[in-house]
Order: sequence, then structure tokens, then C-alpha cells
Amino acid sequence: MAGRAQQSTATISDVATLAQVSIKTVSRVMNDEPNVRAQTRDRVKEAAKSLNYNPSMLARSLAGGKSYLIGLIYDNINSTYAHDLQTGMIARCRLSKYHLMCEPQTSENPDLIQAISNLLATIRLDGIAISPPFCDMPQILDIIEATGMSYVRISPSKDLGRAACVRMDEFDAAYNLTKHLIERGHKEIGFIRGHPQHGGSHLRFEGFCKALKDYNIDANQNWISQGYFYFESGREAARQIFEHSKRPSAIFAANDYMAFGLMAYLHDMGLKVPEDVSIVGFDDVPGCQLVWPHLTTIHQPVTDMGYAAAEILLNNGPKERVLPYRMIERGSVLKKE
Amino acid sequence: MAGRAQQSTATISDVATLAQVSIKTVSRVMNDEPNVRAQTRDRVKEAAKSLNYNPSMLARSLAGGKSYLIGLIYDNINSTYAHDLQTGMIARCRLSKYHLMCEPQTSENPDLIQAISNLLATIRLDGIAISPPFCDMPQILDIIEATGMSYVRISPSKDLGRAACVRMDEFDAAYNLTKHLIERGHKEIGFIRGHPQHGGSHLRFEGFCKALKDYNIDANQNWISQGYFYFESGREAARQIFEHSKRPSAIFAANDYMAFGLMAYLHDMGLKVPEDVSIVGFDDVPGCQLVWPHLTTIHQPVTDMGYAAAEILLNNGPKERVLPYRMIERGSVLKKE
DNA sequence: CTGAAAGCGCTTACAG
DNA sequence: CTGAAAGCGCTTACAG
Repeated sequence: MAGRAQQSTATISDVATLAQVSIKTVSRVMNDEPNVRAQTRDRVKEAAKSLNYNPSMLARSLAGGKSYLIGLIYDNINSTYAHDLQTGMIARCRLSKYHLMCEPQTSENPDLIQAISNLLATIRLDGIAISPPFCDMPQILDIIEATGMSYVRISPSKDLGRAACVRMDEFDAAYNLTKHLIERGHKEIGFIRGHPQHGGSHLRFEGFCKALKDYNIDANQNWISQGYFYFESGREAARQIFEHSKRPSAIFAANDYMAFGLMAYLHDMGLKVPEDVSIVGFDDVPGCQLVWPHLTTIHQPVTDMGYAAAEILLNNGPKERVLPYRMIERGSVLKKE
Repeated sequence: MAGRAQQSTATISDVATLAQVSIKTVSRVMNDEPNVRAQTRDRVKEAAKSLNYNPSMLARSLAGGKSYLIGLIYDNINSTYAHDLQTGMIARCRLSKYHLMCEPQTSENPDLIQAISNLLATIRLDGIAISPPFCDMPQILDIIEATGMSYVRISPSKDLGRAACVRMDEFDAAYNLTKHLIERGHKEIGFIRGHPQHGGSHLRFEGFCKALKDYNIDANQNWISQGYFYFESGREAARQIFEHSKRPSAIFAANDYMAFGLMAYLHDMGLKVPEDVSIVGFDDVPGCQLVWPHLTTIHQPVTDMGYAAAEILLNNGPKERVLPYRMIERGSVLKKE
């Protein structure tokens, strides 16, 4: 109940008193440092256990100059992506007794830079991961670097050598997905572009263009339409493509949500997938198995990317990790004879 | 770059020196406390700004006995739910310069109690929110209460008076959703139950039963099947219902994911929704607008619930908040003439 | 209206 | 192998 007295938490001094050692020795034991006699160590451990002692993260942080906290700056638009990233990062954090500080932001925020700057000044994070589109904003990287804090970029698309990063080869994935369409007999292929602020949009589009080029297929500009990564923008982009008299036999949407919007549009128009129009998406969000037919797409290993990002931050891992993607073939592509 | 020197962050002493006051006065200004001459206040503010000073959360926490941190313990199974809860809580946290510590758990973890106990001992959280199924586990509430920490339960279903909570009336929502089915002419209604460990499963089922009873409809036990809140369990539960020779004209799935599994089953069997079987779900996850027909369901105001939970924690708000739900009518229910 | 002192619970740097 | 001292950057409690 509310009125209950706060149970006084045991401190390092309590343990020291009980074990009849100095607090420094307790500190050594709690941190698994060497140079403690086995017997002393046992005595301290026992005292700690009997007092149910857990070192205060706050005090350790202030004294030691380490916060045991890493951060994640992400765009709050896509819940699945952010959640998977968190899941991976938290899994790795727990291995090192770290915690994750989630910092959703929106790129529309006019005070974005100030907000991040305040965050960095207020909480002494031991490292920070930045996902798109923030990882491609030079101003943000500048202020992080000014603090000297270590950071990792997730799926950056510009200036890759600037800092540690974890990513997958989106260009290659888009190339192969397009190739998949071509090998199934499609030559009239449209593309719905993603949010121009997200680097992935460009990489995916470039992979698409390269595949067309390699197979000597001309891209029809009427079938290339701008979307913004969300459902309705896919529907709207579809509308623009189908305004033209001649229509493509397949469309590559730069992410799954836009592919869903496209499917909704086709449904409303009485067009069937994949008989009338084949569709592929990108990301492999859970909804891919909800739509009918299920969506052929590229699986991004988002949870693994989060794990790898935390690994780089906590373990001073390699500066770059490129994770493998998988093409997931489902039912949204027709094989033309 | 990595080799860059760490920019020394300004401390309260730096500001005090520059403004020619004591650190106590700086502290007063930073915390908007009274009893500072306007002129002094301005001088301090100026100094703080010129030094780009932000108080260290860590130091404030340790000295003040407040961590400016609240926690959220949630089940990591359903990403949408957890994400929406986080979003609401973070929005409220920012108003009070608080941060949210996310603590995903799984009820399968044998060390669940120990893990939460360690968490509470390690980080001095100023409050904690607990979502299902954890909010209904007496052992967890016990250890939280033993620390004296304030907490709030999100959608608890047992022992509601035990602590502060935010919830919606799931019984009532299920009742009205069932009524909706009945008013559309359905009398042969099945039900797919949710995870027995989640209190909501029972509340929803009870609301369903009550509506049937009030309308003098006998519940056919063959059409009541056990699911576990995830997609495949809905498909499996559907299989069991349709094993029986006589089949229902409508099915209420205790959450949307199971409704999706049910739809997949019907699709595979060549049965049409809503012509052959009408369906309703519960929660209003994004996928509801992806399936075809779109799913009629109950919208849970999850983000608002997160906001309200943080409000209770930070503002010492009312002990109970019951938020309104909305029935969202889409295309998955047939009106029988 | 302002400040000097003590202390939050640890770690660092040093001494023995 | 062990410990005494100083300090992390603030707030609390008190004095004036």
C-alpha cells in the first residue's frame, strides 16, 4: 500500500560492516576484480546475499564515469521496426548488465537537434545507436561526435566510413528481388519509391534500376511513383501509376506498408494479385502473412541488427557489420509462361 | 572520430563560478525554485546557456533520491501493444523530464521474480508500470510493494483494488461486441478464447457469455475453443470448431491475431468471410485493415493507457482510470436478413 | 534572498 | 591481498 515504509536498501557499507572488510573490498568482489582472498570473497558474497544487496547503478555511474546505459534514437513511425531493434539491443544489453534508453523522435521536430543535444548532456550514455533517418543527418552525427561518445549507425546510406555501423546490403537485395521478377517473365515493372529522407529508399531504387539495366529493360517513368513508406502513400502512388493507359505487370514497392496500400488500391479497382499485377515489398513485416496473397518480400534481420549494434557499443566490436538478408517468396508474384 | 578528446561537460560548479554565485543558487535556478533575485536568476541562466550546461541526471538522482526514471514491465510477445504503451508513457515522461526504462520479460522465464527483484534493487526507479500478464501475478506485486515503490497496473483483471491501475472495461466491450453480432441476426456464435494467463481472456469471455444469456441464446460448447492470443493458435482453434458437423455463423476471437488465424483457416477451407462466417476480433491492431475483409473489432486505447499510467506515476494521479473503448465496424460481419 | 557543509553510494588512484 | 582518502555532481538540511 502507499503508506508502507520504504524498505531501506542495503548499501555497500552495510555489506562491508557485516563482512568485516572495507567497502573497497566489497567493491572488488561485486565487480569480480582479482586480488581478493577466496575466503574473503566468500564472506563478502555471503554478506551481500543475506542483505539482498545489489549495487546502485546510479552510484556506480557517477563514481565510475560509466552509466551502464546505452541509447537508441529511432523514428517512431514504424512500430515493428523500432520494437525489433529494441528487442535485439536489450538482449545484448542484458548480457553486460546494461540497460537501454529508448529515445523516439520524429524528423519533423523542429527542435530535433536541440532535443538530442540535451539528451546527451543530461544522461551520460555510454554509447548510442541511431537508426534511419537520423543516422544520415550530418548535424546529428556532429553533435554526437562533439561529446566524444561512441556511437553506431544502423542502416546508414551516406558516408559509410564515418563511423561504426550495422547494415544489410539493401542495394543488392533490391537488385535480386527485381531479378526475381524479371526471371519470372516480367518486363513491365513499376516502382514505388520510399521516403526521400530515408537513405534506404535510394539504395533500393538504385538496386532496382541496376537490375533493369543489366537485363536491358527500359524503365518506364510513368510507372515510377513517389511514396513515403506508409500505407496510404502506397495507395496514392498506385493511383498515379494506374492513371496511365498502359500498366505494368509487376510493381516493386520500396517497403511492405506501401505494398499493402498498393494491394488495397488494386482490390478497390477489381484487379487481382498476382494474376493482373504482381507485387513485391521490402522488410518482411508481420502483415506480409496477413494480406492475401501473402507478400513476397525481403526479410531484414532487424532484431539481429539491434543485437549487433549493441555488441559494437558494448564490446567495441568491429566497425562495420553487414548482415545477410533473405528473399521470402510467397504468393504475390505470378510466373508468366 | 574515435580518437577525439571527450568534450568536458560543464558542471554546476563551472556555472557557479562563471555567474559568481554558489552552486546552491545554480541548483535553485535550474530547478525553478523560488527565492532567487530576478537579476541573479538571469545571470545564472546566462552562464548556464553559455556553458551549454545541463544538470547530470545521475548526480541529481543520487543526491536527491529521485531517479527521474520510471519503468515499464511488459510481455515481449506482441510488438504493437508494447510499442503503443511505450509511446504513451514516453510522451508523458517528457513533460516532466523523465525517462522510461523498458523491461521486456516473458512469463516463461523461470527467474522472472528474481529478475524483477534485481531490477528494482539495481535501479532506483521512481515508479513502475506493469502490463499483462505480469500485473496479475501476486508475487510480482508483492516484491514491488516490499520496496515501497509506487506502481500502476495496466489492464489488471484480478484484485483491482490492490493498487493504482488504468484499464478499460473489457467485459463491457465484449458484451457489446457480442450484442452487435446478435443484433445483426447471428444466433450461432462461436468463441476463441485467449491465453488463460491473461486476465483479459476471461473478462472478454465473460462479456460474451453474458450477452448470450441476456438474449436467451445457448452457448454451444463445440464452438468454444482455446487459443493463446497468437496467429497460429487462432488457426488451430478454428480447426477444432469446424471439426464439428454443425458450424457457427459467427465467431468472436478474443483478440485480432487469433481472428487473423481464423481467417487464414477459413480461406484455406474455401469459406468466405463474412458470407459464410462472420468474424470479430479485439484490440484493433494495424493488421485489421490489412486483412480482407477488414476486421470489425474493439479499439483499445493503448497509447492513452500508457500516457495515463505515466500520469498516475508522475503526478500522483487518481488511483484508477477507466478509459473508453470504441467498437470499430468494418467489413467482417454479415447482416443476416 | 543566498551560501557553507554534509552526504547520496559508489569508484579511482594511491599507499602499504 | 587490503584499505583510507578523495571525489563523481548534484540535493538536502540548515544557517544567516
